[in-house]
Amino acid sequence: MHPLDDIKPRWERRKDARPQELLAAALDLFVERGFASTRLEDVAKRAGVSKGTLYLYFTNKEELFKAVVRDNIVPVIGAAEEIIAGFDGHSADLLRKVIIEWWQMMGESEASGISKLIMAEAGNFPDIACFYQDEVITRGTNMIASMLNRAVARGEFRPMDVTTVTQVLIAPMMMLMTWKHSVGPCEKSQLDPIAFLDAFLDMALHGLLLPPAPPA
Amino acid sequence: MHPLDDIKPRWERRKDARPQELLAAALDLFVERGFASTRLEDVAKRAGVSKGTLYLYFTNKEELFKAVVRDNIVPVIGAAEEIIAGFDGHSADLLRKVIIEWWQMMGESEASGISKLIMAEAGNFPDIACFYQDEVITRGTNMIASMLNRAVARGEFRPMDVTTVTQVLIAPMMMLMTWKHSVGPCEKSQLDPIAFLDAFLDMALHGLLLPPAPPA
Amino acid sequence: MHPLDDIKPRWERRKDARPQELLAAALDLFVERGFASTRLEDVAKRAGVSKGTLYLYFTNKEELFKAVVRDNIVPVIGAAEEIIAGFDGHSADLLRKVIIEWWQMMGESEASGISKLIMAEAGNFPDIACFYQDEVITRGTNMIASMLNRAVARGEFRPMDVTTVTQVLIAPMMMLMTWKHSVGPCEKSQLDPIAFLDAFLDMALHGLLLPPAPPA
Amino acid sequence: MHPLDDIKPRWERRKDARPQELLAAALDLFVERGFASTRLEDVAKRAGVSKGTLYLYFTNKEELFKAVVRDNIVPVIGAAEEIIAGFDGHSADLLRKVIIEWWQMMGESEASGISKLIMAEAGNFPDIACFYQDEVITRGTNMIASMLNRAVARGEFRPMDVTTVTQVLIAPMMMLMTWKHSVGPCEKSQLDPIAFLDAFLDMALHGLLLPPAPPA
DNA sequence: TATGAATGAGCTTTCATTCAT
DNA sequence: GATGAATGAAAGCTCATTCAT
Repeated sequence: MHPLDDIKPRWERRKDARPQELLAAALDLFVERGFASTRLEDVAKRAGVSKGTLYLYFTNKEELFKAVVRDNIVPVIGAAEEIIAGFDGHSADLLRKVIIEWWQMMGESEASGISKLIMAEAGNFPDIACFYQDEVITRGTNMIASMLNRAVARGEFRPMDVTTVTQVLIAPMMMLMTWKHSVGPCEKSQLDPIAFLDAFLDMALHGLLLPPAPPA
Repeated sequence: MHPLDDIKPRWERRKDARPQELLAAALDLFVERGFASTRLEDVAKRAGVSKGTLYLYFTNKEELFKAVVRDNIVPVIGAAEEIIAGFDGHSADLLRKVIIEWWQMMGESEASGISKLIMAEAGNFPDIACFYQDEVITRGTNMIASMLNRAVARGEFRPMDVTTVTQVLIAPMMMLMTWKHSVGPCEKSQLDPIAFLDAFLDMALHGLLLPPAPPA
Repeated sequence: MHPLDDIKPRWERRKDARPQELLAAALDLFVERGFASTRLEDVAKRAGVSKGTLYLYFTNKEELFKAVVRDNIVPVIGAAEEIIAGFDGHSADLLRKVIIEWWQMMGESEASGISKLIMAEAGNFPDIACFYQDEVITRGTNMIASMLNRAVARGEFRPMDVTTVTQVLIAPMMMLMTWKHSVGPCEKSQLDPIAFLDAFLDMALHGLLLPPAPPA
Repeated sequence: MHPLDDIKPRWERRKDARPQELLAAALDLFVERGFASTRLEDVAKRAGVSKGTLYLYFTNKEELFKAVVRDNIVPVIGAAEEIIAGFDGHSADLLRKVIIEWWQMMGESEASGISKLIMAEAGNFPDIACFYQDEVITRGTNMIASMLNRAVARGEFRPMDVTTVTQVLIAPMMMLMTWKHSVGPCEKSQLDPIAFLDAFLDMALHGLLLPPAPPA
């Protein structure tokens, strides 16, 4: 296709872009202030539109919130799943890679705010919490579990209760996200995420790795 | 002091009790609905007083919230510290005991709601978040760190970077509290806290324990 | 009871009076502007209170509207029924009296606005319309019908289809109320209610009266 | 003019049709929901055009409303007047015919909704009310009055106060229209328009007819 | 002409806070 | 101290109206 074929009048391009601009603005404010304290007028203003425009794209505040969650969760999950699919080395390296890259993608971006958001607002939006459970926790859990099964099958990790170990491996990631958006900003709070994850991985691998067969 | 000196007419004792009744009611509702969605009228009603009375004891909603947090954090910390002080066995047993009992006291009681509350509202109350950091996280961290130092000193755990390992040991506890008050109530969410903690402790101790010195 | 026993502090008396003050204000404005065009702030202002106060007594605009209707309909019906109960003369005089007094009580007061209100808003409040049908139309119809039955029983009116004649007798009353609140205020509109009712009654009685028995 | 001169390309003919389609849609919705509750977007949608198009033909909502009223009133009046002009029998039959046919044309069609509309919204549109008074009530009144004068002149009805009797004859028609669009739809509401009009006419003619001259 | 995205004034409703009693 | 009626700012949401295309 000729590159110019895609050019649309500025005005119409905006129409297509609007929902994304609004979702981006809403993500920022929801993460920063929480659901209740975010005023829709501020979301609109940050997106450069008026209050009424927001309602052309989202039925109400709750639907906007849900859209923000959905819009930011799906890509994160997909990305993480791809990392695993294409890996072909030792499972210990894979685990390290997945967890460290997860933090770089999710934790260091604003996406981590989504998780914190869900933790915080779950009580007021049970369906969102369950949606998150299904779409993120379950898929993420399956992803980690598949790594562990692979490792055991390849004789790289000891046999184990995969389900529970999976939950154990997820814990530090949840902690990092929660920490980042709560006490993290406090002066006295001192936590180096990468060092923390390294230490955790060292400890975990120590317990998971099958010791090399002793020389005969 | 003569025991009867402490006796006051009932209505005066009630005066002292009022704030506690209000704090208890507020704790329940804040945990259940979050800060913004909790109406002071409901707090007052649950405490059996009128809305106006609430303002005799707390300047405004924000101060009530802070009082709730402070009131519920202090005892939790103290209780955890006492567990350690009086223990005299192997450090591995101590670690197990502290973590399991912590969950039974904190996690299974409403006190865990306080932590969730702080995570959720930290953005709106930075000073509360820092207060929590100072009074809970730091003290809790010191507590765990002292256990680790004791263990290393007694030749029970390997030498280690105590600060980071401490943070690693805290992670599953934070995860449990967050989980309990967010996706925990979802149908599909399946997590047995005790089994989870056991698995974590197994893995951790595996990495921490100094292998017994080989016979010469 | 001693007359002074009833005296309450001004402030508390107001509390009891509030709903009535609000209903009166709402009646005025609803009749004048219709349901949708009436702003609750104006209702409150006319009652001398703030917007919020209104919500202490009525759940929302719709409930206020329903309360206005109920509050103004019941007494009207009762009053009309009493007129009949205590009458003891010729049925023709009773019919005249009931209809003329009805206009003086209902039509010339603001209560007639209620009927107009219901006609106007019936589409938006089907339950109100039915409530009106049950409480006013049906009761009013029964009232008129009982007069006609009495008249026939006493040999004063000819035998007739009471149900339909009743509806015929109601028509001019409905017309007057509708007229008063619609085209009545126009310059060119010329209708003298009493003359109109007189003419109608003359015509009706002409058709209803049993001619005196011819001398044998 | 040559018959083909009138042929226009379809799109241009549509241009003329637009206002009619819009007026028809607006009539439906105004009658169904009242002025305030009718959204212009719905009117446009029902007419199959966009919201903006509506504003090409009508300055604003109020003007659309007025156009709807005017557009639907004129033909009604004209039709009723024609009935009389061409009649040549007894005045009693004429009166019956006019009133019954009026209900069949006006009452049973959507046109009756216009009258109800005016009754309901008169307060917000005094000029509409007066327009209705002038164009409908006055003309209708004159029409009925002319029938009565004809009847008296022909010695068919007694001499009477034509003005007031006219108003009396109009009452049941107003009642029927009001009833149809307010409490009519209620379950309990039972009114057979034709039976009602028949009963009214019987009663009225009883009072109006000149008794046949006694045989000499 | 026709469109429909965008606007923003305006309204209902909520609730933290005040204060006369 | 205790009450609860009253307040009014604030926020969500609607919809008549405009205007660039």
